[in-house]
Amino acid sequence: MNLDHTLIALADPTRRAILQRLSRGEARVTELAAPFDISLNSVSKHIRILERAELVRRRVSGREHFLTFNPAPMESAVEWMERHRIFWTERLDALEAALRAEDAVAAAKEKSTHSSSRRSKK
Amino acid sequence: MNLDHTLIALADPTRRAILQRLSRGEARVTELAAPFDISLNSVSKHIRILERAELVRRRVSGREHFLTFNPAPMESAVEWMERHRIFWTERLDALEAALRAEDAVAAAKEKSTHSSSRRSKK
DNA sequence: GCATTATTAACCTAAATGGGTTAATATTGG
DNA sequence: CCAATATTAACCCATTTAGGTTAATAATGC
Repeated sequence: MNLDHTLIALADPTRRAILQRLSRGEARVTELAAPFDISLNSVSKHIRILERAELVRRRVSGREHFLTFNPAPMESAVEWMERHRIFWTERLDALEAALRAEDAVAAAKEKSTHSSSRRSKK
Repeated sequence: MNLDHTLIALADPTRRAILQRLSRGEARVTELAAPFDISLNSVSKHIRILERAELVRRRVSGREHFLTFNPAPMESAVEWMERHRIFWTERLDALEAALRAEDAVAAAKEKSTHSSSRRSKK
């Protein structure tokens, strides 16, 4: 659950394509490599980076390595982003709430204190 | 709005710390650099990477450069992740919905068709 | 056992990144 | 104009990454 590893792993289009493929079901390395015209070796390296991020799990059966998608680490990433979106979604929510409130009371009354009001964070 | 640039920018603890600071209000480069014991130069480079990702906006006033946080690009990143979490959050939602439904009707009745039902995606 | 197939390991190279140091530029205050 | 300040630009260096090619390992089918 290392956020760095997760984001580094996601910050590459090839790896995102691999995850996209895996999100529809498990696959072997050769199957994953087929759509790309890069070497099997490169795909293997990408997979290792995805494994380091725990975004991909490996199940070995004989000589075949089946890979599955594990979205859990993305939870942390989304959580981080959501946490830092708060300050503006909160403002949007507050704005929306204010608009609704103004709908009920007189809008003109609010106008004078509108630009000077400074919402303090809880 | 380049997903690569966004994720690359986020995949570094120093840059995330900078964003965290900026999410509480604008700051100049020297202010941002203060908490870290790396050179101003390095901070400047990190900021350039954040600017490339459009996660940070710059407003120049005289010799001072004020930086502000722009969370918009994270929307795309979150969207991508949410899209690939669907296959499992959907299952959780479906499970929850099923539990609520079973609460209303007889749970025993549902039981026979429960394991064979295969929800098709819209 | 042996050839075939699936996958990784071991190297190599080019490019990008993160850090540093030392100019260079631009603006402000006297 | 001049000194001080804020910021970037230009280099240098070590590390990482993405890609390649060519072994090496491991399992299967005969």
